[in-house]
Amino acid sequence: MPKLDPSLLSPLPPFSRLPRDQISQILDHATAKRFDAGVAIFDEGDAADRFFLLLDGYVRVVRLTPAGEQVIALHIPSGQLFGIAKALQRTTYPATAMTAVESVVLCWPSRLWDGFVTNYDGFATETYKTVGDRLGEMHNRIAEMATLHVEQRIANALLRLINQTGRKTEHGIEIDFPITRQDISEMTGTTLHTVSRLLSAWQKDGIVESRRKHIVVKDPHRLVILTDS
Amino acid sequence: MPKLDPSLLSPLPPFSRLPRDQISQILDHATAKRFDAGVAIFDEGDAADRFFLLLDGYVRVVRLTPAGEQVIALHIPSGQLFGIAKALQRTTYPATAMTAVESVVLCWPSRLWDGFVTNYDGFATETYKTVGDRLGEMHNRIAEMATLHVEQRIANALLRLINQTGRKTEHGIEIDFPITRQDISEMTGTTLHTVSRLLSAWQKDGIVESRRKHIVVKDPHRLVILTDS
DNA sequence: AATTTTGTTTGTGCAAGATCAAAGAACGGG
DNA sequence: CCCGTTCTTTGATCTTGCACAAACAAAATT
Repeated sequence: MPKLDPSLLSPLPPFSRLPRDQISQILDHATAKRFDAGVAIFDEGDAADRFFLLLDGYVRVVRLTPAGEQVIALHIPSGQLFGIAKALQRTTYPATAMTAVESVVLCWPSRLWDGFVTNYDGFATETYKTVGDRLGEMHNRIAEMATLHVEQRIANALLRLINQTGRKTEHGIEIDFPITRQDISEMTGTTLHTVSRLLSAWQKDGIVESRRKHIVVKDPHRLVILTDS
Repeated sequence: MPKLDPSLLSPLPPFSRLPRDQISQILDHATAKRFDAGVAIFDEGDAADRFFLLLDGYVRVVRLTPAGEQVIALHIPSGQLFGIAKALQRTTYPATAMTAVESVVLCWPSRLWDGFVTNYDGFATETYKTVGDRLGEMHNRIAEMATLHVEQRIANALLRLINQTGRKTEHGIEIDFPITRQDISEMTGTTLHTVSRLLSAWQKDGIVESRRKHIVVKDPHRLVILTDS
């Protein structure tokens, strides 16, 4: 195992106030792992014996319904912790984490969690903040699904994606990881057919441009307008 | 202000392992308040300067959409903490809390939160557990809204309600606080018209029985069946 | 280069449920 | 007891978006 460099963690909020030697300690307990795109890092129901930090890539938190349909609950951008079931006193993961692209994660055994919380200043604070943010996001999504129409939900989903992962190009803002219409349908609770139709229509109107697994938003403002009408 | 009795808190998980004198201390900082049915205890966006324990009654966590529609996100049964924005590092409440019936709450200033967490054993653990449970519940609701039909969602909502607040009667299990079809529609993301039609049909089939603001589930098992079909 | 797999587009018919409209029933306060 | 308010029911109509189906296109595999 190559020695990991403290500079990996020092820019990240939960560790940002820690001295170099403490970060080195933390890294000594971590193992780095690489995952191919589209594989499960852990599955719903597994014993939650590890927690993770996404160093690079992109991870989706996914849930399978009894009928076997997937629902995408959350997107984890790199730099965030995930799988922190221990923080909420869970013994088992409540959902599956899948890589959207090739990804690199650090992982620690869950039994170290309590030590992290007590020993490292700001760690608990920052992680509970992200829990709070996620809870708020889910709040939003429930309200959205309850009141908005498919078109508005898809517009919202695209806006959220370009805010999180948008990369500016000459033609507009591009979602910088591969995403299929199926994925978008799983985020918005509709079918891939409907998503496809809608994106086609928007492309005709010059709002977006898409190739296979690839979406560029040319006119975000028009999407915002679709959001509340 | 009449002296509050420690026996109020001692059966509740966050305080259950604490000695009597510590509970007395905690109560010395609390103020009890009574609220009429249907009023807001705090509003979305208010500064989160207090946290609450529901002693008696029933509270709904509600969110207003930009278009002015209400969405009911959560139900708080008595005995639970709520408005604990501080635990997730929020300075402002992310939703509105409304009483469903006349209710009694204890409230503490948020600045005491950190002291509670560090001084009282098990307090942090138990409260983060309920946060985890709520997050899990919201997870479920998102998946539900994304994949299930109105009929199934309403069946689920009723089942959840009778599990939380069911009171057994000779005719079946009764939801023991007043609930309108409008309420149910706000929990399930549909219209009160659809809820009304569906309840009427179920009443005809002998699954439920309802009067104004009042629902008795006569045959929970048939509801479970509706859930996955 | 041929073949399979995976992702996308598009058309058509249909059904679930939203919307509009109106009236009836239960309750609460004067 | 009456009246206004709130809650519920029911019918008629209309829209949305789902199901099914078939074809196409791009990538991956051989």
